[in-house]
Amino acid sequence: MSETAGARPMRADARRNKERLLAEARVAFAARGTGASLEDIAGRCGLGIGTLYRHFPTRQALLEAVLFEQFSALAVSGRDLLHHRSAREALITWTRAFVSTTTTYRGLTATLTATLRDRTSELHASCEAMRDAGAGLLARAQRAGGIRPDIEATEFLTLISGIAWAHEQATSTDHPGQLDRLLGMVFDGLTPTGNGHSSPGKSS
Amino acid sequence: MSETAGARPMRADARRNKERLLAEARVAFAARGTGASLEDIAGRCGLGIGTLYRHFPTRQALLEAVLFEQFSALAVSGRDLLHHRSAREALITWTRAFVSTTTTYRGLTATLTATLRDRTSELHASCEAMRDAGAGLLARAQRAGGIRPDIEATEFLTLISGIAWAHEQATSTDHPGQLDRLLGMVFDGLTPTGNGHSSPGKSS
DNA sequence: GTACCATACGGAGGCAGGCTCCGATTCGCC
DNA sequence: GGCGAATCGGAGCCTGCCTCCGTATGGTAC
Repeated sequence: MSETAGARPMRADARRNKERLLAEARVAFAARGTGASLEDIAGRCGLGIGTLYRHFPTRQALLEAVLFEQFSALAVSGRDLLHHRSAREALITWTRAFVSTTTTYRGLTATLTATLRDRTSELHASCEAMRDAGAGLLARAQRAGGIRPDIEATEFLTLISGIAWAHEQATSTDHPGQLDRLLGMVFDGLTPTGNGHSSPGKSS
Repeated sequence: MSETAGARPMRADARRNKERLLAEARVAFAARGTGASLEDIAGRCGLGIGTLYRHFPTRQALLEAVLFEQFSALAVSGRDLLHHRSAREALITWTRAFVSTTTTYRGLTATLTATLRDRTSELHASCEAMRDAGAGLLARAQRAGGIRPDIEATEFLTLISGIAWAHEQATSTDHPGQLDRLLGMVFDGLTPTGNGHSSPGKSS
């Protein structure tokens, strides 16, 4: 993810600075959300804002660098969970990991959904890989009969992103077990077995 | 909602300008979200930014003025729906209206949840009235056995705010019937009758 | 009808943060 | 050690928020 292959390697000072910026960005995004001031990040490294922009031409690029491992990890864990004995449990486990990752940095949920729609973003590829991992788990759970067959991957991601967002808003303000309870209800709604009531009709 | 009772009435020019600002704000918030530039709104009225701030000392105050009727309408409709024959249907109907209102202006969902937590905000009262209307409908549906008894009003609002947010993000990008489908699934999850699966266990 | 002043207006200006551009500096190869 | 490419730094321009105060004007009292 650093230097373009084939090109001459980065100068030592540049490499050093890039690492420092990355480390500082991780801290700043966690503490102040994805909207943290970039000038502040550069300042904390003792570097000028120009240097930050040289290494990361956009906020998205910096975010991408910071989130790359986490999104990849989610993609990998998604593929691993494909071998879990219970397809439904696997999906639930992954979902919890998803929510937990996306709520690490305040504002990430919004960035994520925006990024999935913007194929020009530097973050797009990682997001997509992660989403596909989730889609695989969903499909398997549906084939196994653990999840209703009429929900689509994109829709599922939209739904759990909404939950993640809601959780992000309420963080620490409300009851601690809230996330588990919310996810529990959502998954109850995703269960294929009959329920006494019909879903709300088409809009009147 | 305008001039303080007892005080001398507003000067005619001031009243005129306030109306113009309000009208322009409605347009701007709808077009560019709740973060629309206030200088721009004033400019479109041919007024200085100082004039806008004189009438609406904060962005919240302006939003409050714009949203007051809509939130009140939601509160009123909530109270009316208390007499609907089906408690569950009433809640679903209200929820749909809630989502539809909060997605009128991009960013409103976020503003709303923030406002419910900030009792100093000018918008707080209207938000609370609306929330209480929803809570009443929820309680009734629970008593009637249409909704699981173990969800609490705040939690319910968090949940549907998440859906509203997700819908707001996806607006017009994704499939048109999506909102109904999402709400349908959520309400299936809120149904008290048995479901074959247990909710996800406590975090490992 | 005019004079007065409370009320209202306008926008300059200070602040913050994003991003660009280019002269100054430094690395590291020869 | 010297030179040129690579890198750095921050001034500067932009947008937007909000405050403050000198200027203008509506409307009332006479």
